[in-house]
Amino acid sequence: MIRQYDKIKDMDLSFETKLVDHKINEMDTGRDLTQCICHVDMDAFYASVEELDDPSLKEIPMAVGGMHMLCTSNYKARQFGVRSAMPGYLALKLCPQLKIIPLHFPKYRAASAKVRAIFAKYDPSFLPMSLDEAYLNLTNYLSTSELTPEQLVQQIRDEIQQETQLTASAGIAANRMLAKICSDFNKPNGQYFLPMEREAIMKFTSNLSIRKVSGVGRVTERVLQTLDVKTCGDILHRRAILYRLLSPISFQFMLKCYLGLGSTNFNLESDRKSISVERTFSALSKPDDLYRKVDELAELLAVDLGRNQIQGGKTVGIKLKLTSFDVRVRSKTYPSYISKKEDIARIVKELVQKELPVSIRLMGIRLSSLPPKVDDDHGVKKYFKKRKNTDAGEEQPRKISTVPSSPVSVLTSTSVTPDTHLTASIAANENAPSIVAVTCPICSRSLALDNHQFNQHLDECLNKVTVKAILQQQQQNQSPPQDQTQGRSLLDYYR
DNA sequence: GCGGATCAC
DNA sequence: TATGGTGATCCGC
Ligand SMILES: Nc1ccn([C@H]2C[C@H](O)[C@@H](COP(=O)(O)OP(=O)(O)OP(=O)(O)O)O2)c(=O)n1
Ligand SMILES: [Mg+2]
Repeated sequence: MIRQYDKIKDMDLSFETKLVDHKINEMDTGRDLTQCICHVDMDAFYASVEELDDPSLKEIPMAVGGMHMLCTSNYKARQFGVRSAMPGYLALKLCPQLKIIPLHFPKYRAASAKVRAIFAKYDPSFLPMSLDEAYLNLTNYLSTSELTPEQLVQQIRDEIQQETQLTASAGIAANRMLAKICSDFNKPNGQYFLPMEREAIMKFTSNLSIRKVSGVGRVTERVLQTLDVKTCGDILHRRAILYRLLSPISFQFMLKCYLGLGSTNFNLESDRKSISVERTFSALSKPDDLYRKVDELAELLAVDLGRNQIQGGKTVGIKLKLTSFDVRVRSKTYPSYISKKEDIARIVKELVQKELPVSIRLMGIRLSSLPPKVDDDHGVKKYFKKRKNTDAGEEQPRKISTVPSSPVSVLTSTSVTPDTHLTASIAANENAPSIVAVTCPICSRSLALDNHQFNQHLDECLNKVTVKAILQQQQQNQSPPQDQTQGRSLLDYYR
Protein backbone atom coordinates (compact mmCIF):
# COMPACT_ATOMS: atom_id res chain seq x y z
CA MET A 1 0.00 0.00 0.00
CA ILE A 2 2.94 2.27 0.71
CA ARG A 3 4.05 1.69 -2.86
CA GLN A 4 0.59 2.46 -4.14
CA TYR A 5 0.64 5.61 -2.07
CA ASP A 6 3.94 6.73 -3.48
CA LYS A 7 2.58 6.22 -6.95
CA ILE A 8 -0.64 8.06 -6.31
CA LYS A 9 0.34 10.86 -4.03
CA ASP A 10 1.48 13.27 -6.71
CA MET A 11 -1.17 12.46 -9.28
CA ASP A 12 -4.00 14.73 -10.24
CA LEU A 13 -6.98 13.43 -8.34
CA SER A 14 -9.50 16.10 -9.19
CA PHE A 15 -11.73 13.51 -10.79
CA GLU A 16 -11.73 11.36 -7.68
CA THR A 17 -12.26 14.40 -5.51
CA LYS A 18 -15.34 15.35 -7.44
CA LEU A 19 -16.72 11.83 -7.29
CA VAL A 20 -16.11 11.58 -3.56
CA ASP A 21 -17.61 14.98 -2.91
CA HIS A 22 -20.77 13.81 -4.57
CA LYS A 23 -20.85 10.76 -2.38
CA ILE A 24 -20.25 12.84 0.75
CA ASN A 25 -23.08 15.10 -0.23
CA GLU A 26 -25.37 12.14 -0.67
CA MET A 27 -24.49 10.69 2.71
CA ASP A 28 -24.76 14.05 4.40
CA THR A 29 -28.21 14.61 2.96
CA GLY A 30 -29.35 11.21 4.19
CA ARG A 31 -28.29 11.97 7.74
CA ASP A 32 -30.75 10.77 10.39
CA LEU A 33 -31.02 13.19 13.29
CA THR A 34 -34.36 12.00 14.59
CA GLN A 35 -33.11 9.48 17.13
CA CYS A 36 -31.70 9.97 20.61
CA ILE A 37 -29.15 7.24 21.32
CA CYS A 38 -27.46 6.75 24.65
CA HIS A 39 -24.41 4.65 25.42
CA VAL A 40 -23.99 3.70 29.06
CA ASP A 41 -20.69 2.32 30.29
CA MET A 42 -20.04 1.35 33.90
CA ASP A 43 -16.85 2.76 35.42
CA ALA A 44 -13.99 0.32 36.04
CA PHE A 45 -16.71 -2.26 36.28
CA TYR A 46 -15.20 -5.39 37.85
CA ALA A 47 -12.99 -3.28 40.10
CA SER A 48 -15.91 -1.15 41.26
CA VAL A 49 -17.92 -4.26 42.10
CA GLU A 50 -15.03 -5.53 44.19
CA GLU A 51 -14.89 -2.20 46.00
CA LEU A 52 -18.48 -2.71 47.13
CA ASP A 53 -17.45 -5.69 49.21
CA ASP A 54 -14.25 -4.07 50.44
CA PRO A 55 -14.44 -0.27 50.43
CA SER A 56 -10.83 -0.03 51.58
CA LEU A 57 -9.89 -0.99 48.02
CA LYS A 58 -11.12 2.40 46.87
CA GLU A 59 -8.19 4.09 48.54
CA ILE A 60 -5.44 2.03 46.96
CA PRO A 61 -4.34 0.99 43.49
CA MET A 62 -6.15 -2.25 42.74
CA ALA A 63 -6.73 -4.54 39.79
CA VAL A 64 -8.95 -7.52 39.12
CA GLY A 65 -7.51 -10.70 37.68
CA GLY A 66 -4.40 -12.67 38.48
CA MET A 67 -0.64 -12.69 38.18
CA HIS A 68 -1.05 -13.90 34.62
CA MET A 69 -3.61 -11.42 33.42
CA LEU A 70 -5.61 -8.45 34.67
CA CYS A 71 -9.12 -7.77 33.46
CA THR A 72 -9.35 -4.20 34.71
CA SER A 73 -8.08 -1.82 37.35
CA ASN A 74 -9.46 0.97 39.48
CA TYR A 75 -8.64 4.55 38.67
CA LYS A 76 -5.95 4.78 41.32
CA ALA A 77 -4.12 1.95 39.61
CA ARG A 78 -4.56 3.51 36.18
CA GLN A 79 -2.45 6.44 37.32
CA PHE A 80 0.43 3.96 37.34
CA GLY A 81 -0.34 2.71 33.87
CA VAL A 82 -2.06 -0.46 35.07
CA ARG A 83 -4.69 -1.38 32.49
CA SER A 84 -7.00 -4.06 31.14
CA ALA A 85 -5.29 -6.99 29.48
CA MET A 86 -1.98 -6.40 31.23
CA PRO A 87 -0.23 -9.34 32.89
CA GLY A 88 -0.44 -8.98 36.65
CA TYR A 89 3.22 -9.56 37.29
CA LEU A 90 4.11 -6.73 34.89
CA ALA A 91 1.57 -4.46 36.51
CA LEU A 92 3.30 -5.09 39.81
CA LYS A 93 6.51 -3.71 38.34
CA LEU A 94 4.72 -0.53 37.38
CA CYS A 95 3.00 -0.34 40.72
CA PRO A 96 4.52 -2.46 43.49
CA GLN A 97 1.72 -1.54 45.94
CA LEU A 98 -0.90 -2.83 43.52
CA LYS A 99 -3.42 -5.16 45.13
CA ILE A 100 -4.72 -7.86 42.81
CA ILE A 101 -8.17 -9.28 43.46
CA PRO A 102 -9.27 -12.54 41.82
CA LEU A 103 -12.26 -12.58 39.48
CA HIS A 104 -15.77 -13.16 40.85
CA PHE A 105 -17.95 -13.46 37.80
CA PRO A 106 -21.19 -14.26 39.62
CA LYS A 107 -20.96 -10.90 41.38
CA TYR A 108 -20.39 -9.06 38.10
CA ARG A 109 -23.30 -10.86 36.49
CA ALA A 110 -25.56 -9.97 39.40
CA ALA A 111 -24.59 -6.31 39.24
CA SER A 112 -25.04 -6.36 35.49
CA ALA A 113 -28.53 -7.81 35.84
CA LYS A 114 -29.56 -4.98 38.14
CA VAL A 115 -28.28 -2.38 35.71
CA ARG A 116 -29.98 -4.05 32.78
CA ALA A 117 -33.29 -4.07 34.60
CA ILE A 118 -33.01 -0.29 34.73
CA PHE A 119 -32.08 -0.07 31.06
CA ALA A 120 -35.15 -2.10 30.17
CA LYS A 121 -37.42 0.46 31.81
CA TYR A 122 -36.24 3.15 29.42
CA ASP A 123 -35.73 1.03 26.33
CA PRO A 124 -37.09 -2.53 26.33
CA SER A 125 -35.00 -3.16 23.20
CA PHE A 126 -31.72 -1.94 24.66
CA LEU A 127 -28.61 -3.47 23.17
CA PRO A 128 -26.08 -4.90 25.64
CA MET A 129 -22.51 -5.04 24.36
CA SER A 130 -21.03 -6.65 27.46
CA LEU A 131 -21.80 -7.04 31.14
CA ASP A 132 -21.12 -3.36 31.76
CA GLU A 133 -22.13 -1.59 28.60
CA ALA A 134 -25.25 -1.02 26.49
CA TYR A 135 -26.92 1.23 23.97
CA LEU A 136 -30.38 2.65 24.62
CA ASN A 137 -32.65 4.31 22.14
CA LEU A 138 -34.35 6.96 24.26
CA THR A 139 -36.42 8.47 21.47
CA ASN A 140 -39.64 6.78 22.44
CA TYR A 141 -39.26 7.38 26.13
CA LEU A 142 -38.51 11.06 25.59
CA SER A 143 -41.61 11.47 23.49
CA THR A 144 -43.70 10.48 26.50
CA SER A 145 -41.80 12.68 28.91
CA GLU A 146 -41.07 16.31 29.62
CA LEU A 147 -37.45 15.59 30.42
CA THR A 148 -34.57 16.73 28.26
CA PRO A 149 -32.18 14.02 27.08
CA GLU A 150 -29.61 15.18 29.59
CA GLN A 151 -32.08 15.13 32.44
CA LEU A 152 -33.28 11.69 31.49
CA VAL A 153 -29.80 10.21 31.32
CA GLN A 154 -28.88 11.84 34.59
CA GLN A 155 -31.94 10.16 36.03
CA ILE A 156 -30.91 6.77 34.62
CA ARG A 157 -27.42 7.14 36.05
CA ASP A 158 -28.80 8.20 39.40
CA GLU A 159 -31.02 5.16 39.41
CA ILE A 160 -28.08 2.89 38.63
CA GLN A 161 -26.15 4.35 41.53
CA GLN A 162 -29.09 3.99 43.89
CA GLU A 163 -29.67 0.38 42.97
CA THR A 164 -26.09 -0.82 42.74
CA GLN A 165 -23.86 1.77 44.45
CA LEU A 166 -21.94 1.76 41.20
CA THR A 167 -21.25 4.71 38.93
CA ALA A 168 -21.82 4.82 35.21
CA SER A 169 -20.81 7.19 32.45
CA ALA A 170 -22.99 7.95 29.47
CA GLY A 171 -22.98 9.58 26.09
CA ILE A 172 -26.01 10.97 24.30
CA ALA A 173 -25.99 11.58 20.57
CA ALA A 174 -27.74 10.98 17.29
CA ASN A 175 -26.27 7.55 16.66
CA ARG A 176 -24.31 4.74 18.24
CA MET A 177 -20.91 5.73 16.95
CA LEU A 178 -21.17 9.21 18.45
CA ALA A 179 -22.86 8.12 21.67
CA LYS A 180 -20.07 5.65 22.33
CA ILE A 181 -17.44 8.32 21.97
CA CYS A 182 -19.41 10.71 24.15
CA SER A 183 -19.67 8.20 26.98
CA ASP A 184 -15.90 8.32 27.24
CA PHE A 185 -15.76 12.11 27.26
CA ASN A 186 -16.57 12.69 30.92
CA LYS A 187 -15.65 9.32 32.33
CA PRO A 188 -15.73 8.36 35.14
CA ASN A 189 -19.13 9.16 36.58
CA GLY A 190 -20.02 11.74 33.97
CA GLN A 191 -22.06 12.25 30.84
CA TYR A 192 -21.82 14.23 27.65
CA PHE A 193 -24.60 15.39 25.38
CA LEU A 194 -23.89 16.00 21.72
CA PRO A 195 -26.90 17.77 20.24
CA MET A 196 -28.54 15.97 17.36
CA GLU A 197 -27.67 18.75 14.95
CA ARG A 198 -25.46 18.68 11.89
CA GLU A 199 -23.32 21.65 12.86
CA ALA A 200 -22.66 20.38 16.37
CA ILE A 201 -21.72 16.97 15.03
CA MET A 202 -19.36 18.30 12.37
CA LYS A 203 -17.65 20.50 14.91
CA PHE A 204 -17.35 17.55 17.26
CA THR A 205 -15.79 15.20 14.73
CA SER A 206 -13.54 17.72 13.03
CA ASN A 207 -11.02 17.63 15.83
CA LEU A 208 -11.77 14.11 17.01
CA SER A 209 -8.94 11.58 17.01
CA ILE A 210 -9.80 8.81 14.61
CA ARG A 211 -8.70 6.34 17.29
CA LYS A 212 -11.74 7.23 19.39
CA VAL A 213 -14.01 5.67 16.81
CA SER A 214 -15.05 2.14 17.65
CA GLY A 215 -13.47 -0.11 15.07
CA VAL A 216 -10.29 1.92 14.71
CA GLY A 217 -7.60 0.17 16.71
CA ARG A 218 -3.87 0.58 17.08
CA VAL A 219 -3.00 -0.80 13.67
CA THR A 220 -5.53 1.23 11.74
CA GLU A 221 -4.53 4.34 13.63
CA ARG A 222 -0.91 3.90 12.60
CA VAL A 223 -1.78 3.30 8.99
CA LEU A 224 -3.95 6.37 8.82
CA GLN A 225 -1.25 8.35 10.54
CA THR A 226 1.04 7.45 7.66
CA LEU A 227 -1.49 9.13 5.40
CA ASP A 228 -1.59 12.22 7.62
CA VAL A 229 -5.03 11.32 8.91
CA LYS A 230 -5.16 11.78 12.66
CA THR A 231 -8.62 13.26 13.14
CA CYS A 232 -11.95 12.61 11.54
CA GLY A 233 -11.69 16.04 10.00
CA ASP A 234 -8.41 15.09 8.30
CA ILE A 235 -10.35 12.55 6.27
CA LEU A 236 -11.80 15.33 4.15
CA HIS A 237 -8.39 16.66 3.14
CA ARG A 238 -7.21 13.21 2.18
CA ARG A 239 -10.46 11.97 0.68
CA ALA A 240 -9.15 11.41 -2.82
CA ILE A 241 -6.11 9.48 -1.67
CA LEU A 242 -8.19 7.41 0.70
CA TYR A 243 -10.61 6.67 -2.09
CA ARG A 244 -7.78 5.31 -4.18
CA LEU A 245 -6.05 3.38 -1.43
CA LEU A 246 -8.87 1.85 0.59
CA SER A 247 -11.41 -0.83 -0.17
CA PRO A 248 -14.93 0.45 -0.79
CA ILE A 249 -16.05 -0.76 2.62
CA SER A 250 -13.17 0.87 4.43
CA PHE A 251 -13.59 4.08 2.48
CA GLN A 252 -17.29 4.25 3.25
CA PHE A 253 -16.45 3.76 6.90
CA MET A 254 -13.99 6.66 6.72
CA LEU A 255 -16.63 8.94 5.27
CA LYS A 256 -18.98 7.98 8.05
CA CYS A 257 -16.31 8.92 10.55
CA TYR A 258 -15.84 12.28 8.87
CA LEU A 259 -19.56 13.00 8.79
CA GLY A 260 -20.28 11.54 12.22
CA LEU A 261 -22.72 9.02 10.83
CA GLY A 262 -23.64 5.77 12.49
CA SER A 263 -26.43 3.33 13.03
CA THR A 264 -29.40 4.15 15.20
CA ASN A 265 -31.15 0.83 15.31
CA PHE A 266 -30.25 -2.23 17.30
CA ASN A 267 -30.03 -5.56 15.60
CA LEU A 268 -31.14 -7.65 18.55
CA GLU A 269 -30.63 -11.37 18.72
CA SER A 270 -28.53 -11.75 15.64
CA ASP A 271 -27.56 -15.34 15.04
CA ARG A 272 -24.35 -16.57 16.47
CA LYS A 273 -21.91 -17.66 13.77
CA SER A 274 -19.40 -19.68 15.72
CA ILE A 275 -18.75 -21.26 19.08
CA SER A 276 -15.29 -21.93 20.42
CA VAL A 277 -13.12 -22.65 23.40
CA GLU A 278 -9.42 -21.99 23.87
CA ARG A 279 -6.91 -22.36 26.66
CA THR A 280 -3.41 -21.14 27.40
CA PHE A 281 -1.02 -23.44 29.23
CA SER A 282 2.68 -24.05 29.77
CA ALA A 283 4.39 -25.13 26.60
CA LEU A 284 3.41 -28.50 25.15
CA SER A 285 4.86 -30.31 22.18
CA LYS A 286 4.51 -34.06 22.72
CA PRO A 287 1.73 -35.35 20.48
CA ASP A 288 0.15 -37.31 23.32
CA ASP A 289 -0.03 -34.17 25.43
CA LEU A 290 -1.56 -32.24 22.57
CA TYR A 291 -4.17 -34.91 21.94
CA ARG A 292 -5.06 -34.92 25.63
CA LYS A 293 -5.69 -31.19 25.35
CA VAL A 294 -7.87 -31.83 22.34
CA ASP A 295 -10.03 -34.21 24.36
CA GLU A 296 -10.39 -31.70 27.19
CA LEU A 297 -11.37 -28.90 24.84
CA ALA A 298 -13.74 -31.08 22.83
CA GLU A 299 -15.50 -32.01 26.03
CA LEU A 300 -15.87 -28.35 27.01
CA LEU A 301 -17.08 -27.39 23.57
CA ALA A 302 -19.64 -30.18 23.45
CA VAL A 303 -21.05 -29.06 26.78
CA ASP A 304 -21.22 -25.49 25.57
CA LEU A 305 -22.99 -26.62 22.41
CA GLY A 306 -25.69 -28.30 24.47
CA ARG A 307 -26.01 -25.38 26.83
CA ASN A 308 -26.65 -23.09 23.89
CA GLN A 309 -28.91 -25.53 22.09
CA ILE A 310 -26.79 -25.53 19.00
CA GLN A 311 -27.11 -28.61 16.80
CA GLY A 312 -23.54 -28.49 15.62
CA GLY A 313 -21.34 -26.96 12.99
CA LYS A 314 -20.19 -28.02 9.56
CA THR A 315 -16.81 -26.38 9.92
CA VAL A 316 -14.32 -27.55 12.52
CA GLY A 317 -11.34 -25.35 13.26
CA ILE A 318 -8.29 -25.24 15.44
CA LYS A 319 -6.11 -22.41 16.64
CA LEU A 320 -2.56 -22.98 17.82
CA LYS A 321 -0.45 -20.30 19.39
CA LEU A 322 3.18 -21.31 19.17
CA THR A 323 5.55 -20.61 22.00
CA SER A 324 6.88 -17.91 19.66
CA PHE A 325 3.39 -16.36 19.88
CA ASP A 326 2.79 -16.92 16.19
CA VAL A 327 -0.76 -18.08 15.60
CA ARG A 328 -1.88 -20.79 13.22
CA VAL A 329 -5.49 -21.36 12.27
CA ARG A 330 -6.69 -24.41 10.38
CA SER A 331 -10.18 -25.55 9.49
CA LYS A 332 -12.11 -28.08 7.47
CA THR A 333 -15.72 -28.06 6.32
CA TYR A 334 -17.90 -31.15 6.17
CA PRO A 335 -21.18 -31.83 4.41
CA SER A 336 -23.05 -32.52 7.65
CA TYR A 337 -23.16 -31.03 11.13
CA ILE A 338 -20.56 -32.11 13.66
CA SER A 339 -21.62 -32.05 17.30
CA LYS A 340 -20.55 -35.12 19.28
CA LYS A 341 -17.46 -34.56 21.33
CA GLU A 342 -15.89 -37.71 19.89
CA ASP A 343 -16.38 -36.46 16.35
CA ILE A 344 -15.02 -33.04 17.24
CA ALA A 345 -11.99 -34.58 18.93
CA ARG A 346 -11.28 -36.94 16.03
CA ILE A 347 -11.39 -34.19 13.41
CA VAL A 348 -9.43 -31.76 15.53
CA LYS A 349 -6.72 -34.35 16.09
CA GLU A 350 -6.38 -34.77 12.34
CA LEU A 351 -5.96 -31.03 11.96
CA VAL A 352 -3.43 -30.90 14.78
CA GLN A 353 -1.47 -33.82 13.39
CA LYS A 354 -0.78 -31.97 10.18
CA GLU A 355 0.91 -29.20 12.16
CA LEU A 356 3.34 -31.44 13.98
CA PRO A 357 5.89 -30.88 15.17
CA VAL A 358 4.88 -27.81 17.14
CA SER A 359 5.48 -26.36 20.55
CA ILE A 360 2.42 -24.43 21.62
CA ARG A 361 1.18 -22.31 24.51
CA LEU A 362 -2.46 -22.18 23.45
CA MET A 363 -4.92 -24.48 21.77
CA GLY A 364 -8.40 -23.52 20.64
CA ILE A 365 -11.14 -25.40 18.85
CA ARG A 366 -14.13 -23.94 17.06
CA LEU A 367 -17.31 -24.90 15.30
CA SER A 368 -18.70 -22.60 12.64
CA SER A 369 -21.17 -22.83 9.77
CA LEU A 370 -23.81 -23.28 12.44
CA PRO A 371 -27.38 -24.09 11.49
CA PRO A 372 -29.83 -21.20 11.16
CA LYS A 373 -31.27 -20.34 14.51
CA VAL A 374 -34.23 -22.42 15.57
CA ASP A 375 -37.20 -20.28 16.34
CA ASP A 376 -39.11 -22.01 19.11
CA ASP A 377 -41.96 -20.01 17.74
CA HIS A 378 -44.14 -22.40 15.76
CA GLY A 379 -46.57 -21.82 12.94
CA VAL A 380 -46.52 -19.39 10.10
CA LYS A 381 -45.61 -16.38 12.17
CA LYS A 382 -41.96 -16.75 11.43
CA TYR A 383 -42.58 -16.30 7.74
CA PHE A 384 -43.70 -12.79 8.43
CA LYS A 385 -40.33 -11.35 9.21
CA LYS A 386 -40.12 -9.32 12.35
CA ARG A 387 -37.94 -7.00 10.45
CA LYS A 388 -37.15 -4.30 12.92
CA ASN A 389 -33.97 -3.67 11.05
CA THR A 390 -33.45 -3.92 7.35
CA ASP A 391 -30.10 -2.24 7.41
CA ALA A 392 -27.84 -3.85 4.90
CA GLY A 393 -24.17 -3.40 5.58
CA GLU A 394 -24.71 -1.50 8.75
CA GLU A 395 -21.80 -1.02 11.05
CA GLN A 396 -18.82 -2.46 9.24
CA PRO A 397 -15.61 -0.72 10.01
CA ARG A 398 -12.41 -2.76 10.22
CA LYS A 399 -9.83 -3.84 7.78
CA ILE A 400 -8.30 -1.07 5.95
CA SER A 401 -6.94 -2.44 2.79
CA THR A 402 -6.08 -1.58 -0.71
CA VAL A 403 -8.85 -1.30 -3.21
CA PRO A 404 -8.73 -4.36 -5.48
CA SER A 405 -8.84 -2.47 -8.71
CA SER A 406 -10.15 1.02 -8.48
CA PRO A 407 -12.47 2.29 -11.19
CA VAL A 408 -9.75 4.60 -12.33
CA SER A 409 -7.01 2.04 -12.45
CA VAL A 410 -9.21 0.12 -14.82
CA LEU A 411 -9.02 3.11 -17.10
CA THR A 412 -5.38 3.83 -16.60
CA SER A 413 -4.53 0.28 -17.47
CA THR A 414 -2.34 -2.63 -16.62
CA SER A 415 -2.89 -5.11 -13.90
CA VAL A 416 -0.93 -3.37 -11.23
CA THR A 417 0.69 -5.26 -8.45
CA PRO A 418 -1.80 -7.60 -6.86
CA ASP A 419 -2.82 -5.55 -3.88
CA THR A 420 -2.10 -7.40 -0.74
CA HIS A 421 -3.45 -7.10 2.68
CA LEU A 422 -2.48 -3.87 4.29
CA THR A 423 -0.22 -5.05 7.03
CA ALA A 424 1.38 -7.63 4.83
CA SER A 425 2.05 -5.13 2.13
CA ILE A 426 3.54 -2.65 4.50
CA ALA A 427 6.03 -5.19 5.68
CA ALA A 428 6.73 -6.55 2.25
CA ASN A 429 6.69 -3.42 0.15
CA GLU A 430 8.68 -1.20 2.43
CA ASN A 431 10.95 0.45 -0.05
CA ALA A 432 14.09 0.43 2.04
CA PRO A 433 14.41 -3.14 3.19
CA SER A 434 17.86 -2.40 4.44
CA ILE A 435 17.96 -3.40 8.04
CA VAL A 436 19.91 -1.05 10.23
CA ALA A 437 21.13 -1.30 13.76
CA VAL A 438 19.83 1.66 15.71
CA THR A 439 19.28 2.65 19.30
CA CYS A 440 15.84 3.79 20.28
CA PRO A 441 16.16 7.23 21.85
CA ILE A 442 13.26 6.51 24.13
CA CYS A 443 13.75 3.05 25.52
CA SER A 444 17.48 2.94 24.80
CA ARG A 445 17.31 -0.53 23.30
CA SER A 446 19.47 -1.39 20.35
CA LEU A 447 17.28 -2.52 17.50
CA ALA A 448 17.84 -4.22 14.20
CA LEU A 449 14.97 -2.87 12.16
CA ASP A 450 14.26 -1.35 8.82
CA ASN A 451 13.14 2.23 8.66
CA HIS A 452 9.45 1.58 8.81
CA GLN A 453 9.70 -0.91 11.64
CA PHE A 454 11.77 1.57 13.52
CA ASN A 455 9.16 4.26 13.07
CA GLN A 456 6.52 1.90 14.29
CA HIS A 457 8.64 1.16 17.30
CA LEU A 458 8.96 4.87 18.01
CA ASP A 459 5.23 5.33 17.75
CA GLU A 460 4.71 2.57 20.24
CA CYS A 461 7.21 4.00 22.65
CA LEU A 462 5.67 7.44 22.40
CA ASN A 463 2.21 6.02 22.89
CA LYS A 464 3.18 4.54 26.20
CA VAL A 465 4.37 7.68 27.89
CA THR A 466 2.95 6.81 31.25
CA VAL A 467 4.48 3.38 31.33
CA LYS A 468 7.88 4.54 30.26
CA ALA A 469 7.99 7.46 32.61
CA ILE A 470 7.35 5.17 35.50
CA LEU A 471 9.82 2.61 34.25
CA GLN A 472 12.57 5.15 34.00
CA GLN A 473 11.71 6.51 37.38
CA GLN A 474 11.96 3.06 38.83
CA GLN A 475 15.26 2.38 37.14
CA GLN A 476 16.60 5.56 38.64
CA ASN A 477 15.21 4.95 42.07
CA GLN A 478 16.28 1.36 42.32
CA SER A 479 19.83 0.23 42.78
CA PRO A 480 21.70 0.40 39.46
CA PRO A 481 22.77 -3.24 39.19
CA GLN A 482 19.24 -4.48 38.93
CA ASP A 483 17.17 -6.56 36.62
CA GLN A 484 18.06 -5.67 33.08
CA THR A 485 15.71 -8.48 32.21
CA GLN A 486 12.76 -7.02 34.01
CA GLY A 487 12.91 -3.71 32.24
CA ARG A 488 13.36 -5.48 28.97
CA SER A 489 10.45 -7.80 29.43
CA LEU A 490 8.15 -4.96 30.28
CA LEU A 491 9.11 -3.09 27.17
CA ASP A 492 8.76 -6.25 25.14
CA TYR A 493 5.21 -6.43 26.28
CA TYR A 494 4.55 -3.08 24.68
CA ARG A 495 6.33 -3.87 21.49
C1' DG B 1 -14.08 -22.16 1.92
C1' DC B 2 -9.37 -20.96 4.19
C1' DG B 3 -5.95 -18.43 6.64
C1' DG B 4 -4.21 -14.15 8.37
C1' DA B 5 -5.30 -10.10 10.81
C1' DT B 6 -7.75 -6.58 13.36
C1' DC B 7 -10.96 -5.27 16.80
C1' DA B 8 -14.10 -4.97 20.98
C1' DC B 9 -14.71 -5.94 25.64
C1' DT C 1 7.04 -18.44 37.05
C1' DA C 2 3.99 -15.53 34.94
C1' DT C 3 1.82 -11.84 28.25
C1' DG C 4 -6.59 -14.24 28.64
C1' DG C 5 -11.07 -15.81 26.32
C1' DT C 6 -15.08 -15.33 22.93
C1' DG C 7 -16.97 -13.82 18.89
C1' DA C 8 -17.13 -11.07 14.76
C1' DT C 9 -15.58 -9.05 10.37
C1' DC C 10 -12.74 -8.15 6.46
C1' DC C 11 -9.34 -9.15 2.84
C1' DG C 12 -7.13 -11.80 -0.67
C1' DC C 13 -6.93 -15.93 -2.30
N1 LIG D 1 -9.50 -6.47 27.31
C1 LIG D 1 -10.52 -6.48 28.23
C2 LIG D 1 -11.30 -5.32 28.46
C3 LIG D 1 -12.31 -5.37 29.40
N2 LIG D 1 -12.56 -6.51 30.10
C4 LIG D 1 -13.64 -6.57 31.11
C5 LIG D 1 -13.22 -5.98 32.44
C6 LIG D 1 -13.92 -4.64 32.49
O1 LIG D 1 -14.25 -4.30 33.82
C7 LIG D 1 -15.16 -4.89 31.66
C8 LIG D 1 -15.67 -3.64 30.99
O2 LIG D 1 -14.73 -3.15 30.06
P1 LIG D 1 -14.45 -1.60 29.87
O3 LIG D 1 -13.63 -1.43 28.64
O4 LIG D 1 -15.74 -0.83 29.93
O5 LIG D 1 -13.53 -1.17 31.12
P2 LIG D 1 -13.95 -0.76 32.59
O6 LIG D 1 -15.43 -0.75 32.77
O7 LIG D 1 -13.23 -1.65 33.54
O8 LIG D 1 -13.34 0.68 32.77
P3 LIG D 1 -13.90 2.04 32.16
O9 LIG D 1 -15.14 1.73 31.38
O10 LIG D 1 -14.19 2.92 33.34
O11 LIG D 1 -12.81 2.59 31.31
O12 LIG D 1 -14.77 -5.86 30.66
C9 LIG D 1 -11.78 -7.63 29.86
O13 LIG D 1 -12.00 -8.65 30.48
N3 LIG D 1 -10.77 -7.60 28.93
MG1 LIG E 1 -16.78 0.23 31.54
